[in-house]
This record gives sequence, structure tokens and C-alpha cells, in this order.
Amino acid sequence: MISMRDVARLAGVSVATVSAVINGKATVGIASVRRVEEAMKALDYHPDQVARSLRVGRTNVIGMIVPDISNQFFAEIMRSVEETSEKSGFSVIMCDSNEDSGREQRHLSTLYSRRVDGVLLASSVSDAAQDRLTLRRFPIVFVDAVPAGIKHGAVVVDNAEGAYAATRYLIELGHRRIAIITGSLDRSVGLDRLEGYRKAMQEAELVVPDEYIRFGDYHVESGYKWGRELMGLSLPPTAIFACNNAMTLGLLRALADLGIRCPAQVSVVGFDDVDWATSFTPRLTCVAQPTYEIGKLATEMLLQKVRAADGEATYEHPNIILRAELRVRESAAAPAP
Amino acid sequence: MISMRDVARLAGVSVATVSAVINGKATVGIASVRRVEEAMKALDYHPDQVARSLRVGRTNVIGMIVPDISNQFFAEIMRSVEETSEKSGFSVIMCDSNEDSGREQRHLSTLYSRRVDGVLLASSVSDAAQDRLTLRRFPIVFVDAVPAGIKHGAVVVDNAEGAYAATRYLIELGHRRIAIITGSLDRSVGLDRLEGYRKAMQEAELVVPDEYIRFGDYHVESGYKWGRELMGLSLPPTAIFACNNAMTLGLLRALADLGIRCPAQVSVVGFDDVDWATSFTPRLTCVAQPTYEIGKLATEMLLQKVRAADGEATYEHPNIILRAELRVRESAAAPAP
DNA sequence: AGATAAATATTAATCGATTCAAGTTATAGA
DNA sequence: TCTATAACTTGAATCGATTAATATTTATCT
Repeated sequence: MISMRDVARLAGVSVATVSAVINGKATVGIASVRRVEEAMKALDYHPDQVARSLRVGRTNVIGMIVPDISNQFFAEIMRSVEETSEKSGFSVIMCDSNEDSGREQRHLSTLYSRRVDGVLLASSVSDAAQDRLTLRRFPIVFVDAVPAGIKHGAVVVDNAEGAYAATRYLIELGHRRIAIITGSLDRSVGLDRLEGYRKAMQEAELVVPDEYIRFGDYHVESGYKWGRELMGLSLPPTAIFACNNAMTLGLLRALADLGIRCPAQVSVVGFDDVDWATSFTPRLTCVAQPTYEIGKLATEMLLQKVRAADGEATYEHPNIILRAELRVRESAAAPAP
Repeated sequence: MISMRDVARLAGVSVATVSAVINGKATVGIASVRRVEEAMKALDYHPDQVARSLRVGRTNVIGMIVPDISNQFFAEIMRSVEETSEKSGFSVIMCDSNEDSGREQRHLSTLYSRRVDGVLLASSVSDAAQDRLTLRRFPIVFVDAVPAGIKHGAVVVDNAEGAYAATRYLIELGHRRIAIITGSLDRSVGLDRLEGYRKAMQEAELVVPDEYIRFGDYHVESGYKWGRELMGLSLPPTAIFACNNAMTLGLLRALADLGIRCPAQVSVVGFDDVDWATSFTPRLTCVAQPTYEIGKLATEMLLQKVRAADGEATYEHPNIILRAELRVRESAAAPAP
């Protein structure tokens, strides 16, 4: 392994000089700079970031924990996080919590041992994220889901507003019997979406029978199961709002299996836009979250926190709340008369 | 920052003893072990992996470079890689090359500076991956795409066989005019799939007009564009084979836009299975790659290489070639008479 | 020329672990 | 009781960088 020592020897200077050259310190003479640079090239020297990290107490690595890497919503956020980080010279360690608080906890622990400079925590399952101990370890920015009571350091979407817009849209189309397949209600995301739906229904003075509210878990299967059950009711809904991409998929599969046509027989609005949404027949009407922005802003907020942590000034950035946008396509239409 | 020193002081032993306890060395007295463990707990001590890495010359981190994190195929592989790595105590730094050889090169370079123990390289764009210099830096396992001539250290799918099976299936259904939308031909993946198609066509003694072979680039748009063009031919194909998930999506979108029904008017077979495949109408017939296995086996191969690199024994694992499986569903049917 | 300031360069300590050689204490056997 | 051996412990070097303090050379001014 080529080290600074080797470069210094070849260039005929001290390691301190080599270090100064690498870090662009202005105090090095032009001649030395050139000789060091030549030596580095000749030896194909690449500074050891591990050693550097140990010394300066910063790794330039952040961690990101998501509940499911293979869900397109999170994959898109990750992409944007990676891109933004890379621009600032940060690498990112990706962790999949599989929605398991034990795994999440373990990941947080190893990330800490690895001395990452910060963590992006998407859809935190555990309250452990609010654990004072964990919070003291490193800067954390919450993404997608905010633990209750957190007013700073989170980037989220206005889920209530998005769900409200979707439901409102269905109501305006003339629907009265509108069902919802919710996400897990142990986190803000699921709760807020349900709330938005409720608000829209209430405003329109539509009563919601209990059986129109189905408690899903963000997985395809629950969308499928509740989709079948909803359509099997004696008085089935004329429209269904599914609270994430996977459950929408399940719901559509259920409709296909049942031979129920959409939107002719039942309207569907999903949450999350996805690549297949416009290839589907009918093209899917949905509430789109700005994944690119979420990832970018969350990363920028985190890096800002990281820099602040260095300078002792612990500025707490207030939550960023982005708008979710209703994308009207063809899976929702006026109900059959 | 709590360090070993602090633990040692509190436990009333030397740092060497603390280190021995942490690493489970048998030479430590039972009494010391207990006192050290108590001290660690009391101080909430977490060993600094950065320091450890510097000393032992291993980071227990691997890098993974994929062309597009948000493509479900790669996302699923990543999921499996992350899971397998975590089980062995490795973390993974995710990099998106965006199919840009410059970015890939830069990622390889920073991964090297970070002294990762190995790299999983999916769909390498550059030949730089074969660069002797790069190969000497760290163990590399190629995933999905093998650079020409590489006989060791790769985990791939038998793309030719998969494409052959798909084409053969269409032929057996009675199709004669079968078109293909290929992937980029600068890598083995695209080439092999085209080859499999050609072989099946040849065996069936079907001549393939030039305009039935469309050169795509794995993106939705090219699937869409070539889909439209193919169906606009004076003698359009009765079946189309699309060489990855994104292009299949584009193709299906094109068909929907053109009002062409599938499989009644044209049959479609895609490469890669995806979550939406069974929610579509018609459910998509496709060639499925075992993403979970790919990720798992590639990671295991890499970790084996890493361990070997430690012990100087540089055992080269021969390429693993997995089978792609044709999943017959409903998007392909016998051609209209 | 001599003094002072400015520009460069170097030495050595440090970050937090691991590890080897060497030291200390306990145990067993004669 | 004394010695040989086993069982524990520890001091100090080391990994490869950064950096403050210090030293050296060069330039500037009177």
C-alpha cells in the first residue's frame, strides 16, 4: 500500500508538505507542489481516507436507512440522495430496515461505530430514533415520516393535503361511496393520509361506513386482499383510494382477477407515482410525491447539520414540507349512474 | 467521544485488555471480562471502526456500483446484497453510475480511497473495470454483465438462453413475424439476448427483416419509440420481445397509445420480472432473472475473495451462471389467424 | 550589510484501535 | 520451600494521515 511516506520520499520532502499539497494549503512552494504532484502520479497514490477520517474526526460518509430498498419510491429517493451526496464528496451507506425496528436499531448502531457523519432515516419504525442517546450520536434527518413532535430536521410531504386532494377529486367526480386502503397507522405517513381522506369526506358530508376503511400495511398483498373484500361488499364502493404504490398494485390485481373494470365499474386513485403508472390501462391517476426533491433537500439539510456540528453551532433546520401533486389520468372517472 | 482509554480507566485495566475482551480473546480473566463489560455498558461505548480499520487494514465495507438504483431489477439485487453483507458484518456503499463511465471511474476511485474491501460492479460501462490497475486495487465481482473474456469472478444470468426460450415460446405459439427491441449492444447482456433471439429464429428457419431488430438503450423511451415504429410498419410484427423491464413498459405504453390490444393484436414478452407484471392486463409474460440469488451469490463470492485476499491465497472463483426462467402469463398468445 | 518580515519546510504529537514482546502473578509439582 | 509452567496483564509500537509548533530559507527595507 502506497502511503504518504512513499510520496514524500520520492518527492524529497516531508509528509507534512505532501499533506499540505493534497489539502491545497497555500503555504507550499510552487516547486514542491510540482514535485509532489509528480510523485503522486508516478506512484498512483490515493490518500487513505480511513487514516484521514481517524485524524480529523470526520468520515464524509452518511448512512441512509429505508424500510425497503426495492420499493420504487425509496429507490428514487436513494438515487437522489446518492447524487447529491456525491457532489459534496460524501459516500452513502445504504441500509434496509425491512420495517423491522430491531434491524433499524442494529443499523443505527453499526453506522455509529463506523462514525458516519450523519444519517437519513426514512420511515423510522422505532421510537428509538427519538432515543436521546441515538440523537446525540450524530445528526439525523427524518425523511418521509416524522416521529410525533419533531418540528426540526425532517423533510416530508404534506400527506394529509395529498390524500385530501385525491379524495376531493373523487368526490367532485360524483362519487359518494369512497373507500380507502390505508398504510400502517403507527407512523405519521399512514395517519396523515387517512386524516386527509376523512377531512374531505367530512367536508362533503359523506358518512364513511367502517368497512370502507381498510387497514393495510404498504404491501402488495394487503392491497390485493382488501381490494377483493371491498368489492365483495353488498354495497361496494364506487371508488377506492390506495395509500401507496404497492397496495395500488395489489388493488389493481384484485380488480383484474375479479373481472371488474376500472374506471367503468370502480375508480382508483393511488398514492405515489411510478414508472408503470402511465403504461397501465387505464393510466393511473395518483398523488405524486417529489422523490427527487425529497432526496435532494434531505441530503442538503443533513450536510448542513453535519457542517454545523463541526462548528459547534447546532442550528436546527425547521421541517421542510413539500406538496404532493394530484396527477389526473384515467383510472378515476365519474361513477356509473 | 468515549474511547477504549475511558473504558480501560473505568474498568481499572489496560487498553490491551479491553481490546482483548472486545475481540473475544480467551486469555482474559473472568473477573476482568466482567469489569470491562460493565464499564462498556456504563459508558455506552461503541468501538471506533475507523481506528480499527486503519490498524487491521480491513474496513468491512464493500462498494456496489449499479447503472440505475431506481430500476427495480438493480434495486432488488441491492436489497439482497445488503442483506447478505449485513449478515457477515459488512456495510455497503451504494453508487449509481448512471451508465456513465466517467462516474463509474470516479466511484471506483473514491471507493479505493475509502479502502473498501471489495466491489460489486453491475453493468460496468467502461473497460476501465478491466484496467489492471483497478483490478489490483481490490477484489471485484462482476454482476449482471461480464466484460468480454472474464472467466472468473462474475455472477450472471444465461441471457442467451433466456432470450432463446422467450423467442422459442413465441414461435411455438405460431408467430412468424417476431420483432426484438434490444438493449445496448456494447455490453454482454444486450448482445447475448439478441443472440438468443437470433438463434431461435434461425433454428425455426425464420428470416428476420432488418426492421424487426430495433436497437434500444434500456430506457422506457426507447421501448416506446421503437414500439410505435414497429407497429407502424407496413407489415408489423405479430409479437415483440423487449429486452428489459423499462423498455417493456415503454412498449406497452406505445401499444396503449396506439389502441393496439395485447395479446389479441400483438404478443409481448419482456425480460425481467417486476412487481407490476401480474397486475397488468394482460398479465405480463416475461423472462425472470433470479435477482435475490444474483445478489446473494455475488456477495458471497466477493466476501470469499476478500477473505482470500487476506490470506494471500488468491483463489479465483469461476463465473456463476444462473438460469433465467420464462414465466408464461397472458401477454403472449397465438397470433390472429 | 544587517535586521526584520515573509515564505517554506519539518518535526513530532495525535486520532483510537490492535498486537507483540515482555512482565507479573498464580498454580502445580518436586 | 523453590522452581517451572501456566494464566493473565500491560507497555509501547504501529496503521496513515493532519496539524501546531518550530526551524529554515528567502525577500525586503533601511
